[in-house]
Amino acid sequence: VTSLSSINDVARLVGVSITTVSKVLNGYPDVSPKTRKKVLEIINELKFQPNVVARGLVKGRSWSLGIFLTTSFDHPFVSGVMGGMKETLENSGYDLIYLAQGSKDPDYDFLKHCHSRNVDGVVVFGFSREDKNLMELVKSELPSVFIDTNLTGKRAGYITSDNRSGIFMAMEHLYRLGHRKIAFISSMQWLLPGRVRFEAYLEGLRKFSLPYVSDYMEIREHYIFTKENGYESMRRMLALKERPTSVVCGSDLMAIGAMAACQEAGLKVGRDMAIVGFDDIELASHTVPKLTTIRQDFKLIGKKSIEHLISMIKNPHAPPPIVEVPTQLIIRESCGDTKN
Amino acid sequence: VTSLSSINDVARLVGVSITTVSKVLNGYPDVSPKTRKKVLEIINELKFQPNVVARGLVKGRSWSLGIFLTTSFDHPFVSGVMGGMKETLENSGYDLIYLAQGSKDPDYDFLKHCHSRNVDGVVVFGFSREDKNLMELVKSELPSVFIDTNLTGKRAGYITSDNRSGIFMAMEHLYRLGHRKIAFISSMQWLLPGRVRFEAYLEGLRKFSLPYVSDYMEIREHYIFTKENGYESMRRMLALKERPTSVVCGSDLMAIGAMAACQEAGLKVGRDMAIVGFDDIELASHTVPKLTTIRQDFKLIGKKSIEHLISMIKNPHAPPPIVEVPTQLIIRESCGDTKN
DNA sequence: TTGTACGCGTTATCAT
DNA sequence: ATGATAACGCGTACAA
Repeated sequence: VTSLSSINDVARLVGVSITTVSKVLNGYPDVSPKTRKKVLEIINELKFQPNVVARGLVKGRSWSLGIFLTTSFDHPFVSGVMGGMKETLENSGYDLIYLAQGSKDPDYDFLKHCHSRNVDGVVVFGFSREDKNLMELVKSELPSVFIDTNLTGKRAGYITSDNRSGIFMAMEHLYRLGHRKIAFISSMQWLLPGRVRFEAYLEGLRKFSLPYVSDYMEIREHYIFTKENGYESMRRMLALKERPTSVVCGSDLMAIGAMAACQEAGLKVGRDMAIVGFDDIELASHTVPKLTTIRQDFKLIGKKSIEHLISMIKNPHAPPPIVEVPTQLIIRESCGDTKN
Repeated sequence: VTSLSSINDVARLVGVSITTVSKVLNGYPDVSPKTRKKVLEIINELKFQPNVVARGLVKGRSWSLGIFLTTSFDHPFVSGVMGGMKETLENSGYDLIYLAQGSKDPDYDFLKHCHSRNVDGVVVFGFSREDKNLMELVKSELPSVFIDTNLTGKRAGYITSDNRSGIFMAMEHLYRLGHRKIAFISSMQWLLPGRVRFEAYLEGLRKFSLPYVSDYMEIREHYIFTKENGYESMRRMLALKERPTSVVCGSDLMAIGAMAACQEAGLKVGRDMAIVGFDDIELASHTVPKLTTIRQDFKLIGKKSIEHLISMIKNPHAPPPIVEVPTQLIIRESCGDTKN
C-alpha cells in the first residue's frame, strides 16, 4: 500500500516543483514565506505525510529498529522488557519491527533480514551466544543490543540483570536467617543468566564458607525455568537423607514448583523450608506463602536497550553498552522471616 | 542502513544488466540457464538479499503489517494474543511493525502513520470505538483487524471473544450450584468486552429469572479491570445488609481483588462466597482457592487476527472478519464445587 | 535471451 | 528563491 497522496500531488496542486515541497518539508530556509505557506496549506488539505520508507531509501536511515525473539511474547520476561521498550520508543521517532524468522529455512540469516528491512539497529532477545547468526551480527556494522547474551563488538553491546548480586543477596538473606544448607535449583547453562547465577551460587558458597554439596545443586543442562522442573528438582532434594533447609531458585516459576513439592510432602514453606525465587513476576506476590524473590527490573532493561541502541545509531562513536541492571531482594514470606 | 551489496553489485560482477538479475530473482523464465546459474552463484557469494523495502516501493506491497497498542505489552491479554500472532507470522513472509504513537502529538494520525510505513494491513488493539483515528481507519482502504472493538468496514473487521456465552456459562454454573444472589463486578463500559459482559449479565438475570438488584452491580464507568477495583467493589458489596452469595467478575484480577476483600472480612471463598473470574490468566490457577474462571483463547485470537488480515490483503474481495472466539468455563475451587 | 527506459516517493546537488 | 536532474534499490513494459 502506498501513500494516497504523494509529494507529487502536493507539488502539482501548489504549482511548484517537488523540490520546493521537499524543501519546506525538511525546513530548508531557501523558500519564500508565501510559497511555504501555500505548500503547508495543501499539505494539510491533502492530509499528506511523507513516506518514511522512500525517505529512508535515499537518506540511509529508516527510523526503524528490528527485534528478534527466541521465546514468545507471552513470557513475563519478554513482555515485561518490551513494556519498557514501548515507553522509550514513543516520541523517539522509531518504530519497532518484529522480525519473524521462518522456522522453515535452515540457513535463515538474521543480518540479511535486517538489511532487507533497512533497520537502523536491532535488539536480540535471549539466544545462545554460540548461535552463528549472532556471531555474524556482532561482526557486522549494524548497531545491535543483546539482552541476556554477553556478546560485544564494535557496534554491539548487551544488557542484562546483575544476576550475580541477585544470587548473593538471596544467599546472604538465607545465611543471616541461620541457614547453612542452601541448595540451588536452576536452569540452562548455555544462556547467560543461567550460567551467571550458577557461578554466583558457587562463589556464594565460598563467600559464606559453606560446603560444596553436589546433591544440593539441580541445574541440568536441558532444563528450562519452568514450574515442572522446579517441582521435580525439589522432590529429588526432599528425598535426600540429609536435605537442605533452604533453596535458591533460578526463577519464580521454579520456586513455585518447588513450593508445591514441599507442600505435597507435608512441609510448610517458610518454616520447614525456606525458598527464594528469581524475577519477581506478578505471580510471586500471590502465592501462599508469598514468595521472597530477587526482582529483575524488566522495564528498565527494555528502556536501556532502546536508549543505547538509538544512541549508537545517532553517534557512530558511541560505545556499545555493557550494562548490568541492578537486582533487588524482595522479602516476603517464603523464608519465614515475616509474621505469618 | 542500506544493503551491503545491492542488485547493482550482483549485475556488475556477473556482467549483465540489473534487469537480468531482477529476472532471476523473480523467477522469470526468459533467462538462459547459464546466465541464471552465474547470477545465482554471485548472489550466494555476495550474500545478497533483495531489499524488501525498495521492492515494496515499486510493487505496492511491503510485506509488513502494522500494530497499534493502547495498553502495553506487559499485559496478559496483549502478550497472550501476540504470542498467537507470532506463530502465524513466521513463514507467512510478513513482519510486524509496532507503530509507536507519539503521545506528544495531539493530532497524531493512525492512517498517516500506516501509509508512511507502507504497511499492507494493520491490527488495532483495544481502543474505544469512538476514537476518531479508528473511524478513519475503518473508512479507509487499508485492510484492518480490530481486536475487542466491534468496528467494521469494507476492508475492516474484528475479532473478539464470545464474552456473552462466557458470562452465561459463569452464571449457569453458579445457578446450578444453588446461587440466586449473583452479583457482578466489572469495568469499562466504553470498551466492547466490558459492554458485552454487562449486557450478558443483565440478560442472564432474566434468563434465570433472577431479580434485578442494582446494588449487586459494580461497573463504574472509569473502572479498569484491576485487582484494586475488584477489591473496592467487593468491600462495598460485603457491606450490604443483604449481600450476594456469589460474584461474577469481569477479569481474573478483579476476582483476585474480590477474594482478598472476602478473606479480609473473614469469609471463606468457595464456602461463604462463590467467585468466578474472566480470562484465565496464569495467576488464576495459583490463587488459594484456585479461581474458577472463563477462559479466553488468547492465542487463537492472535492467530485469527493475522490470518484474516493476510487473507484480506491477498484477496481484495475477502470479507472482513467478524469472529467471536469461543470461551470456556474452567472449574476450579473458588465456587466451592471441588473437594478442597 | 538480454537490455533500455521509466517509475515507486523521496532527498540532494547544482544550475538558473 | 526555484527547479532540473540524479540517486536510493528495485520491478517491468517494451524494444532490441
